[in-house]
Amino acid sequence: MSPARATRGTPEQGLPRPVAGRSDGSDARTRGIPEATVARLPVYLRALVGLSERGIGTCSSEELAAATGVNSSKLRKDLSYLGSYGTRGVGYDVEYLRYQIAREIGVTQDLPVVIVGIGNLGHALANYSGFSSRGFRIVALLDADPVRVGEEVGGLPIGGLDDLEDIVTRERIAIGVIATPAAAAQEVCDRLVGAGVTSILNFAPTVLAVPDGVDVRKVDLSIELQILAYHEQRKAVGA
Amino acid sequence: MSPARATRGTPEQGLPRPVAGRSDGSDARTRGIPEATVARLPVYLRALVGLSERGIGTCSSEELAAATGVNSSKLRKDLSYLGSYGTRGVGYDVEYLRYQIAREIGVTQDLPVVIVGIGNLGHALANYSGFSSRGFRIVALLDADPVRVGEEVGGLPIGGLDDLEDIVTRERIAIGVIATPAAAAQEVCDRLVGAGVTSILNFAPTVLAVPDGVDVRKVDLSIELQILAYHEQRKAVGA
DNA sequence: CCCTGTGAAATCCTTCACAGCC
DNA sequence: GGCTGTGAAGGATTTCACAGGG
Repeated sequence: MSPARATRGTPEQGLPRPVAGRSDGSDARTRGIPEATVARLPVYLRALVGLSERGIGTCSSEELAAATGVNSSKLRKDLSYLGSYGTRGVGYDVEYLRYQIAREIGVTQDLPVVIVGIGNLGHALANYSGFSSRGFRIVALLDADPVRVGEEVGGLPIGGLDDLEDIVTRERIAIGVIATPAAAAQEVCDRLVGAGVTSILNFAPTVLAVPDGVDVRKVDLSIELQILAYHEQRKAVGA
Repeated sequence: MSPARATRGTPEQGLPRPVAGRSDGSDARTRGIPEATVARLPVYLRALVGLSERGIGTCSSEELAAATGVNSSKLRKDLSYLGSYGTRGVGYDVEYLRYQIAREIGVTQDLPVVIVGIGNLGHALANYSGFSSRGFRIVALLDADPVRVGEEVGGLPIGGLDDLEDIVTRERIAIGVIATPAAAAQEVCDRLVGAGVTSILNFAPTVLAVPDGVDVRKVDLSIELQILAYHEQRKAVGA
């Protein structure tokens, strides 16, 4: 039972949450931001970075809500879990809120990431500049195919799977991205976890089994399309 | 207000659901499968296809649950929204259930899809075989860069953005995939919607504004990583 | 007067537990 | 006896509406 906190990177994800935390009561809040809120914090963060780049110093919950596609009371409730970072009658200081959210998420300094499986998708991920600018540093690319090993992608050489354990421990990598074919995903996952990885972003169309304490998020392109297809069908019938 | 049903392809997604539907009462069920359930149907479908390929003819809710990473009572409740397709004391007929779910989702025959933006990610999507085998047919690839136009990817030639309206109407495309840079995404979206697309899968890191009745799902790689980072941080503190 | 922060209500989702059928 | 289907209970999330501070 209990496939850990694993879930799809799609609706739901309702981790029961270990609830616990150390027994010290800390504050009232601080402990236990709802999962639904956690999933929106990165969205707010991105919007704030955008506002910041456009030189905007202050924004209301209404404005930030519009920029992120959520409604303003949800946004205010979300932010209230972090603390009281706004000013009544005024709004939020963009820089300050941005920093607070980044801190809460834990991306104030770059986290090392390894990508396993450098096929089409792995290439795209390795070249994606969004990672580096948003708190992550891709430190290794690994692939099982000897032909690819040595090739350079996005400025990094592809290593072989043999290097997996070494790299993960040496670089203290906590986050792994799996972009292998489905058949290889579970084994890669096991090795990553064995080497110390505790968070996995899985693009392979498989359900990964992981021990407790390891988080898995899944991104599945055809599942996303099928969800759209369902709604599409309803519209067609209704028309 | 109401940025349509738009949302991220991540937790939540709590579309308020138009609730309505035509005024005839139809059945009791049939109308209104919960959004959380809709998001899991593709997962069940994939697992059933896997079981089917392995020659398994029947499965219990417990087995299907194990294969999909949900718990069995949730799965049974989900399936109960579709109807009573199981046999008490026995389980579900794999082929039959598979067909029923595919029908419910609306992927019994292939739906045409257009991909706009054939960069690294677009390449990966165009080459992804999972689409074709799961109810979708990529009928066009479009890119704004004249240098890329004409190039062939995954067996399809890349067209220019000028062809967008033509292709969408001619092929009656209802689903579009946006894999452009963020700056271009909204304009591409507007043109897709203008030409008749009513469902969009957005990989660009922007919030798209769409009229009512258009669904948007967003897949954002760095947001997924940031959600993992949050939990990662909590683990580190707890250790 | 404006906008945040938040209890309380409403809604949605999951889990429990068991009745009902094979 | 085993397993589905489902009311009812329990949680979680969203929305409402307003108190409270600038």
